[in-house]
Amino acid sequence: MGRRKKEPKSVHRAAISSAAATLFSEKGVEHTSMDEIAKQAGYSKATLYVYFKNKEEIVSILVLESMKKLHTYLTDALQSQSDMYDKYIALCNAMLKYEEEFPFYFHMVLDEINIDFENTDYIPEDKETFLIGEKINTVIKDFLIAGINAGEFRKDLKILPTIFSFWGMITGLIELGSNKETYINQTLHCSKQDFLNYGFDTLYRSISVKGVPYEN
Amino acid sequence: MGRRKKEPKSVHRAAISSAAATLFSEKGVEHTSMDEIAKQAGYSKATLYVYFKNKEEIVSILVLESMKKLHTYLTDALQSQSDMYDKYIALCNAMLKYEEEFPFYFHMVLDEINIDFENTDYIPEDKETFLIGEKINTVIKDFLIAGINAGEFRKDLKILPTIFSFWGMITGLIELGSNKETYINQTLHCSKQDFLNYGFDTLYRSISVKGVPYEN
Amino acid sequence: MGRRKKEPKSVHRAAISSAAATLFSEKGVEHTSMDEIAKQAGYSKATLYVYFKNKEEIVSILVLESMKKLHTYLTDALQSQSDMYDKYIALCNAMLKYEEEFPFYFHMVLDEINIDFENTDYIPEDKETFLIGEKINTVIKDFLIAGINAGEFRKDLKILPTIFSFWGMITGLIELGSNKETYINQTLHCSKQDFLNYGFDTLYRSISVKGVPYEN
Amino acid sequence: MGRRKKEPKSVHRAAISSAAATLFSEKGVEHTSMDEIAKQAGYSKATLYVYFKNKEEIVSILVLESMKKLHTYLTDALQSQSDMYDKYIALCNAMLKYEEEFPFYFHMVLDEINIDFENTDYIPEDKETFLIGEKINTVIKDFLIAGINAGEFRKDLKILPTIFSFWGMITGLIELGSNKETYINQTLHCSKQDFLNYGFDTLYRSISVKGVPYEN
DNA sequence: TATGAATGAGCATTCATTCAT
DNA sequence: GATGAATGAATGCTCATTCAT
Repeated sequence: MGRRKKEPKSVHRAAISSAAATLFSEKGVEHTSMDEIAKQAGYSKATLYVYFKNKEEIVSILVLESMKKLHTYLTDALQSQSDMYDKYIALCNAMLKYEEEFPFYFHMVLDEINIDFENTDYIPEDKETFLIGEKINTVIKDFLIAGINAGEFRKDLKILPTIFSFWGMITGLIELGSNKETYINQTLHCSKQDFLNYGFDTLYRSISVKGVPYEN
Repeated sequence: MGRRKKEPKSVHRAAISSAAATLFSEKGVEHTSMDEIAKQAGYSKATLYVYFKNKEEIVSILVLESMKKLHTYLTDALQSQSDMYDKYIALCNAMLKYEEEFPFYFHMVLDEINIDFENTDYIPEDKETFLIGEKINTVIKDFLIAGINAGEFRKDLKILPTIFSFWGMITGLIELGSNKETYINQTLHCSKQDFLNYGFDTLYRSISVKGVPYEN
Repeated sequence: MGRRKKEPKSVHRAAISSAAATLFSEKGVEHTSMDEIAKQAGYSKATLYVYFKNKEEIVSILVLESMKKLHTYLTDALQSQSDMYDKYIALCNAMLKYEEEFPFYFHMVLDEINIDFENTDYIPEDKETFLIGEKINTVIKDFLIAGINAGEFRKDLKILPTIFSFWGMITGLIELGSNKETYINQTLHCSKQDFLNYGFDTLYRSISVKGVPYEN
Repeated sequence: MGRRKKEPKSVHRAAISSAAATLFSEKGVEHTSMDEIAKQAGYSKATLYVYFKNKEEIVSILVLESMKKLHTYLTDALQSQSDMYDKYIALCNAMLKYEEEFPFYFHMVLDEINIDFENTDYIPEDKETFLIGEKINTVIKDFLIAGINAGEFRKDLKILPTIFSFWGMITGLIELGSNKETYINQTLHCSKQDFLNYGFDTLYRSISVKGVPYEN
C-alpha cells in the first residue's frame, strides 16, 4: 500500500466520504461497515479514524453535502425559468435530480433534520444541515408567495403548511417513482419520468388558480 | 414448560409474530434481536426457528398482516361514507390510521414489494403481500372511476398513474407528518392532524372538479 | 469442538472464571482478552457471553469468590489456635495463603471495596464483596478486642484504626515478599516465609504488651 | 513550529517525560496514549519516537526520576531532625509526600524493580533505578544502625529484614490510606493524615525500645 | 531533526443461526 | 416438537509503532 503524496486533508476526507456514499447508497448506512468503506476508499480502516471522528461523522458530512447541493439545485431551478408553472416543474425536477444523485439521503434528510439543540453533544454538521434545511424552506416560501402575488397560485394558500405538505408529497412521489420504476414501466407502460411528470402536473392543480397551462 | 401440546402451528406463529410486532414497533426491525423476540413470546430462541425459517420470514408475515389490515381499513373507509369528498378523506385517514398502527411497515411496504418473481427462493408471504397490494390498487381504482362517473373527479384523470401518484403523495405526506410532528407543532402551531387535513384537502383539489366542498 | 453434555450453568461459569483467574494472575486483567479467556477455557468467545454479562462480571465474581475464601481462611486461622500470638501468626499466614492463591486480587481487593452505593448500576457481586469485607473487619475486630481483654494487647489500642493499619501493613509486607522473592533470597539469604515470619513478629510487638513470646 | 533549533536532546526528553508525567498521574499509564502525550508536550507523535524508544522507556525514565526524588526526600527527612523518633516520623512522611506526588509510581516501584539483569534487552534506566533503590536501602540501613547504637531501637533487630519489612509495611499503610481516604473519613471519623500518624506510631513500637515518646 | 501519514493487530461485544438431544 | 448450548462472523473503535520525506 504505497504511501500517498502529501495531499490536503480535505482530499482524503472527500475520498473516504465518496466511497462511503457509494456504499451507503448500495446497501444502506447500517449495512455498510467501516471495513468496507476503508477497502472501497483504498485506505486502512484505522486511517478512516484519522480523517473522521467516527462513522456518524461520515454520514453527517454526506447529508450536509447533499443538502447543500439540493439547495443549489432548487435555487438554480427557480432562476432558470420565468413562468410560474415552469418554475414549479423545474423545482420538482431539481428534487428528482437530487434523489437520483443521493438516493440514500433523500429519505434520511427528512428524519435527520429534527435536531435536539439541547444536546450539546451533537455533531456540528447536523446543525449546519438544519440551517440549510431552513434556507430551503425559505426558497420555496418565496416561490409560493411570488406565485400568489402573481395571481397564479390560490390566495387562500397557507404558506407554511403548503410548503411542508408539498415537500412531503413530492418527496413521496419521487421516492415511489424510484423504488418502483420497473413496476411502473410494466404496469403503466410509461417511463419513470413520464409518470412523475403526470404526478407533478396533477399536484400543480392543487395550488394553481387555473390548472396546468398546457396539455400534457 | 407446561405449554399446551397439540396447539396448531398457526397459534405459535401468531404468538411469535405478535411478540415481534410489538418489539419492531418499539425499536425497529434492525434493533430487535431474535433473543428479545423469543423472550417476549415466551419461547426458546431455537423454537423460533421451528416456526419461522428466519428473521426475515417473521418480518414478511408481519408486513403481509399489516397489508391485509390496510386493505380492510380502506374498504371500510369507503363504505362508511357516501359523499365522494368524505370517502376521499376517510381513505386518507385510513392510511393515517395504518401508519400510526404500523409505523414501521409503512415505509417498508414501498420498498419491499418489488419482488423478483423469477427468484424461486422468495418467501411465499411476499407474493401474497404483492397480491394484496394489487387488491388495494383495485379498491382505489374503483373509487376513482366512481368519482369520475359521478362527475366529482376530473374526466381527464389517467386512472393508473393517478392511483400511483396519489399513493406516493399521501404516503409521503403522512410520513412527514409523523416524522416531524414536534417540528410541525412548533413551527406551524397546529396539530399533526390539522396539518394533515390541510394537506389532504390541498391534494383533493388536484383531482376534484370543483375544489373542496366545505371551508376547513 | 464437541458439544458438551448438559451440565449446570454453574459448571461453565466455574470453568470460565477459573480460566480467567489463571490468565488474570499471569498477565493482569487489562492485558487478558476475552479471546484468551475463551481459548483457555476451551469455549468460543461468544459462549463467554452466554455465561457472563461481560468481562467486568467475570472479574467481580472472581473477586467475590476470593474474598469469601479469605474470610474462611481467617476464621479457620483464629479457631485453629488458642494462644493469642499463635492466633496472630495464623491470621498472617492465612493472608499469605490467600495472597499466594489469588495474587491478582490481593491488591485489587483494596481498590474495589469502595463502592458507590448510589450508583444503581453496580454489579451485585460488588455489593456482596463489600459485605464480606465488612465481615472480615468484624472478625479481626473481635480478635483484637479479645486480645485486649486477655491482657495480651495494649489497652490503649484504637480498635478501628488498628484494624485498618494492620490490614495495610500486612498486605504491604506480603506483597513485597512475593514481588521480590528472588531478591530477598539473594540479599537476605533466607526464604520468603522466613522473611515474612520475621516481619510478622516485628509487627506483633507494636500491639503486644510484652513482645513476641518465643525466640525467632 | 518555531521550535528552537539545537536544543540538546535532554531538553526534549524532559519536555516529553514531563508531559507524560502529568497525564500518567491524572489517568494512569495504561489509559494515557502516545497521542495525548504528544499533544500535551507540543510535539508530533512521531517525534516522541525520536527521543524515546517506546512508551515503556518514558515510563522507565519517570520511575527513575521519581526514585531520585524519593531518595532526596528521605535524605532530607533524616537530616531535618535529630531525635530518632522524629527522624522516623519524618521518614514516613517523606514516603507519604512521595506517594502523593507520584501516586502512580508508588506501587509500580515495587513491581518493576525485579530486573532480569541477564536480559541484555533491558532499559538502562531500569538498572539505574535499581541502583537508586540500593542507595535508598543504605540510607535506611544507616538510620536503623544509628538508632540501635543510640539505644533507641532494639538491639536484636536484623538490619536487612527490618528494612525490607518496614518498606513493605509503610508502603502498604500509605497506599491503603490513599486508596480508602473517603472510607476512612467516614468510618474512622478522622483525616487520612491522622490515620497514618496512628499507623506510623503503632509501627514505631515494633522497633523502639521504649514505645512512642509522646502521647498522640 | 521532525513529522504527516498510515496501519496491523487487537478488543469487547452482538447476533442470527445451527444442531444434538 | 422444543430447546439448551454453542459459535462464526461481524462491528465500531483504539493505539503503539513505522517510515518516507
